[in-house]
Amino acid sequence: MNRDHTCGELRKTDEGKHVRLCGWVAKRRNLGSIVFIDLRDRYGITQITFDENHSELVKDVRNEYVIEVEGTVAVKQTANPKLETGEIEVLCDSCKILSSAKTTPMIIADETDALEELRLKYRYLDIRRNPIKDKLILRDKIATIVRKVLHDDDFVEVETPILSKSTPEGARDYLVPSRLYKGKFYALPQSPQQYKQLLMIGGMDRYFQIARCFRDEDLRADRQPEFTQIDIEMSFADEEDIFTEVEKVMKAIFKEVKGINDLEFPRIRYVDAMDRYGSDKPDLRFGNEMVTVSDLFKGSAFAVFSNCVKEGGIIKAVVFHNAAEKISRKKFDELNEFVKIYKAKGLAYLKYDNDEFTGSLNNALPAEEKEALKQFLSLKNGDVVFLVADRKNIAETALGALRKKLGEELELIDKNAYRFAWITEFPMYEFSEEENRWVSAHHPFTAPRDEDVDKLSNDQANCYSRAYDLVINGYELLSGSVRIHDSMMQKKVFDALGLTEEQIRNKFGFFIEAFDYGAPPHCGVGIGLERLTMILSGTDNIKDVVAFPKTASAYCLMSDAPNTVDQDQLDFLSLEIKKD
RNA sequence: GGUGCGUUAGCGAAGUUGGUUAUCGUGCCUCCCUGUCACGGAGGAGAUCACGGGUUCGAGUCCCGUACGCACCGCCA
Repeated sequence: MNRDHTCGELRKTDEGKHVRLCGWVAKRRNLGSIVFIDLRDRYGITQITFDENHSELVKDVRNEYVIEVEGTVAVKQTANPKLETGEIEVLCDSCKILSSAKTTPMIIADETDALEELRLKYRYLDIRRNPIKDKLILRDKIATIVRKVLHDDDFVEVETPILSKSTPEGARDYLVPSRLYKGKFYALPQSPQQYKQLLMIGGMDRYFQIARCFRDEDLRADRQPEFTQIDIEMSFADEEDIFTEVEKVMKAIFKEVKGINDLEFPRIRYVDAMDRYGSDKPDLRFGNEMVTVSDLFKGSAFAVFSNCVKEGGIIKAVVFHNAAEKISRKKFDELNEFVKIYKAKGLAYLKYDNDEFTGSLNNALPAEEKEALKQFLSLKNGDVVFLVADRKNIAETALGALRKKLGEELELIDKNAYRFAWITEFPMYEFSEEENRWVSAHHPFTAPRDEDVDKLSNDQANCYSRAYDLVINGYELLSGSVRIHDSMMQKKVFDALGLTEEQIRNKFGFFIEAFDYGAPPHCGVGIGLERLTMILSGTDNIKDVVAFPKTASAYCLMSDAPNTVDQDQLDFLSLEIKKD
């Protein structure tokens, strides 16, 4: 055994003990004949002191050397309140270098040093620092709580294949060529969706898995190509059962990690979320709900507004109190550009301050229309109202994005708040312009609302599903649905998606067949473990909660993956790389 | 696929309307120092200014392209 204590555990009460510690040299302070070393491991930092008789021992020791020291615990003359071990030091009488280290490309002790790019290249060094280390430990803690709560409720953890079958609907698959079956491919799972439903048919009525998932799509600050889903499925259950179980898991996590006991889980229908927040993952930590004001401007003298309504568009408004002084002309121009990112034609605004109107709409609108708007929105001095007139989904999305942006910039968000909401009754389908057909909004195994069953294949636009998301603070934390367990219903959905008999048999044959042998009603969710860890650790960067993440172009700066392979390997797989 | 921003010693940054020897902090090396804990003091080394092209008497600075990084839109059943 190298050590008998970690660098984080010694206290005043250990005074006089002879101890052996191991760790990395975080800092060396050489005062002449006395030398101090901060020795670091993942548990903390302990000061090792070398007096005049022992300073020779550390003559050659540099930062990030791995050393083993022995010595006596002593109480410091003056404590360092910044360290948990700050009241003691170890008076060293023996020091062994276990490993030397070159000058590191970043300073480990300075947690703000180095840009993300460098930190990714030397990820193992970044993991020595608290910000990443703490998040990895938190992630483990969350997974442990999840396992405990679910096991206590009779859920069984089952591992499903990583080498699986490509699914036509949904995200792009990562593919793995088969050696034994020339020209054939495994696909890495986008989620264990079909397997877990088959587990339900297998009678494994309460299943969960902490499952790796893979999607070959472009990345974002909260999206990696491989990620982990806390995947749960229950038989003989509906929305109420799964909501209760998920809320139980969340309550346990937030209680243990944050000491929070008063979580609420309101429910908002998808259409209402879009109407009020312009997002299916609304941030409920602040108000500023959007309002539809189309009726006020049906016959507006301002042609942009009246024409918009005439053409079936919508006018959405959002009010920010006490913002009049904060929104300059320049700022407004920036916001006007911002909404264009979301395809909106433009942003209009009206300030009401000192009992008069100013802003881009002031001259465009006649006095009575401004007054009507003021009445309708109960405008007070200092208010700024932003309006977008456009097609419904564009107006909602663009103004919703503006609401979120200004909520952040005007500091309306309580950073310590955690506001959940179940978003329910998502659309069953959405129209893909690209493919010129209806595609599943969630996935094709999602059950429709009972009242929409007859719309399944002839009124896709107005067909809503029993899919739900749990959102928190503007993030989609999980997605799930009540599944179809009736093969006739499943067939109808495939029909509506325009899949041919042959495509269905080829892609989902084994899955469909299973439903002919007795399928229980079932539902489930997939919780994004990284998102949950992000929210609980207060970062908005998913890379911070992944041990070895990829860059925005899905590249690993540390290992240089993906990379070329030997010709031999290609030959085994009967693969040839096309020349450009 | 698209848009925006960025790339300057090991690291983090500054660099004005284009103008002589590219600045600061930190880390690194050497020396001094017995109570530091962001130790202090003195000295030193360390830069193809991402890469390629262009404009110019002259480019870190302006223009075009490429690569990489970040964020966003599309995409993510």
